[in-house]
Amino acid sequence: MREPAEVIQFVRAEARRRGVRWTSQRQTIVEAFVASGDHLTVEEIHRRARLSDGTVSAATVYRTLNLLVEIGVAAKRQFGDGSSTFEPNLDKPHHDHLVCLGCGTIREFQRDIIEAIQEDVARELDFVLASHRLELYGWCAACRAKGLMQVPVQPTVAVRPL
Amino acid sequence: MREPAEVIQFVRAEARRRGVRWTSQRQTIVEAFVASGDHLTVEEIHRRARLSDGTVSAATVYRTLNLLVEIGVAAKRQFGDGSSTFEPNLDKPHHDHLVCLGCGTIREFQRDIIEAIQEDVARELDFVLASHRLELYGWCAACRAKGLMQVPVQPTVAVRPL
DNA sequence: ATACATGCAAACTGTTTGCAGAACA
DNA sequence: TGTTCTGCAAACAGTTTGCATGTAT
Repeated sequence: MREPAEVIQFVRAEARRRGVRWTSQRQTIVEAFVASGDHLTVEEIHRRARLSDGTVSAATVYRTLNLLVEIGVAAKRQFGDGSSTFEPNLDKPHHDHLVCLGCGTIREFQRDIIEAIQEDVARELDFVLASHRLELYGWCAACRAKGLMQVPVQPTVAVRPL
Repeated sequence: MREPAEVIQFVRAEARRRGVRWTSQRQTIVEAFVASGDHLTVEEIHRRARLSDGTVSAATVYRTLNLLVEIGVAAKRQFGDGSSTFEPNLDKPHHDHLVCLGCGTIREFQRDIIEAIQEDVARELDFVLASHRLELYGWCAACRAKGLMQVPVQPTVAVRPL
């Protein structure tokens, strides 16, 4: 990803182009968001933004993140656990996610072959495909070492065949 | 999938084995669920159950569906749109989903190669993988004919590169 | 000056839960 | 009979929204 300062400059310019005003809260939130990593929950972004400005509200964090998604510099992800996470999304190529069931860490990966599967399925079922989402769930080395291997989330196969 | 009556019999037996009582509401809900198709929302299952018994509450529908998931005869799916859907899940092999962005129809498909991708990524990132979820989004032939091709949900690539 | 943005609280959606009464075993 | 289940309403989490006030342009 690019430098945070460069990202913020781009967002500001894009906001102005749309007649959207640049406020200190938006500056604070965008800084907190782009500065420190991927796949943050709204709560976490809010927490970090408040380190700089203790008065920013959750509503403004939501409004700002939705704006970033609209502008195209953030992507909203919904993993299985209820709340959404956001990740900076600038010149990254498409990628998918690997979620650790122990610690929640999210890794990214990319495999071209998935596009081929897409095309193949599209042909078979007569769809025109727009996008996909692939998530792998498992345990990272650190969690395995700690013995954190519980029953997988959302089993998709019958426990006991009929 | 097996015959509805057979499914219900299995669920009943499994419930008894666990000391779970069989009530008319559960009978009604399970009938509505297994009789009529895949990927129903809770709201839809509730609506159908009330056709037989107008007094069943949403709470009981939730409790019953969660019980079915626990027993292993239903799978809960969370697509991007907030609410969960449930599908009967008996002797089906693992499969993934293709969602029409126009009408919401969900088709199932299966590709063995996805397991190979899983293994490959797991090796590279040193994970032990438990499951995956692959969703394709696009438009079915009927929706294309009707001109229903709007902007895709949840864009994952920047609209305008930095 | 005047739109637009903010913070707060209330509304909303999907889901779970506590409780008193009903019903299975 | 005794435990489990139901329906209802309230609680909950995550998110959005209406409104009076504040502020960027």
